[in-house]
Amino acid sequence: MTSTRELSRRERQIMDIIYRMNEATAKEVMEALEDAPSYSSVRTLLGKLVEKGHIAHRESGLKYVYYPLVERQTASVSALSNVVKTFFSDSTFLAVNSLLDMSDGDISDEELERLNKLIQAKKKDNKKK
Amino acid sequence: MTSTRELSRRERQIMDIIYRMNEATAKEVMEALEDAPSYSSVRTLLGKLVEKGHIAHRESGLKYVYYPLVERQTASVSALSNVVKTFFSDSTFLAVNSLLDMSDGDISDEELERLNKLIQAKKKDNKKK
DNA sequence: AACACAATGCTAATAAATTAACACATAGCA
DNA sequence: TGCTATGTGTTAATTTATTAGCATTGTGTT
Repeated sequence: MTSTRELSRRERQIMDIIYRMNEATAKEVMEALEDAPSYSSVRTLLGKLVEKGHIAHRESGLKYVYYPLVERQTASVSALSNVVKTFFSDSTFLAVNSLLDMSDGDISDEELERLNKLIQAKKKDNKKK
Repeated sequence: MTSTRELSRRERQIMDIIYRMNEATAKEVMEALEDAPSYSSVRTLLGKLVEKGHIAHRESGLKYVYYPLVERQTASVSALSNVVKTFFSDSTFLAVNSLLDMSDGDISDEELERLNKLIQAKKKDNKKK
């Protein structure tokens, strides 16, 4: 569980945007926001997120680029765990099952093969314990 | 994407609780909330969620039991899609991969077998198209 | 009947979130 | 140089969210 739960609506929207883009300038964030408020407001929100320690910025030429302080990887694990807990009774299996069901041909044969191998490895792991 | 994005912090917390429990009374919601506010406040929030069309209640003896109006299934697909978009560049494969990585022995052999079959089926589907 | 419990309706104070304006500073470009 | 784009800091008005009190009603229990 990340502190994501503590974010307000706008703050969450902004964090999502930054995670999707890996990093973004104030202007990019504003453009990506639905019902975007003024540039000034976006900066205020970014400032709050910096204060709260969710993001930081670095200079990139003239601009400031904001990026998340919690690794994408870490954040994704938290997000997934939360969904698994909330909607799948904490069962990873059910969640994977659902994801596979949802995927309509957007997993290639090669990827399927890799998943297969990963599953075989999991089986071996199970046997060891 | 559900209207989940439109919920406030408390409203989200409550929706999560109701989804986890499938349904819940005001009292149960209050007990499940972190830093729970007063019973009165919880009822106000539940009332707002009813107004907004996220939940409804039915009588169960003396009590009112609140349940989500958007099916757990539908909501879970939305939640998963969102995580996949935000953290996995919209790649179902990467998300499944991550879930499998995260699962540390909490998928049984039988479940792994079922996943395997599902993946085989996906391969066939790919070939048809 | 008297009480406790669950819920209703209405009201309202307080806190947090959201939006945005203003005054300035600095760097690159026409 | 003057304009534009970026950024900084500060301040503040407004809207939402959050919390909660109070009076009442109906029901089951002691």
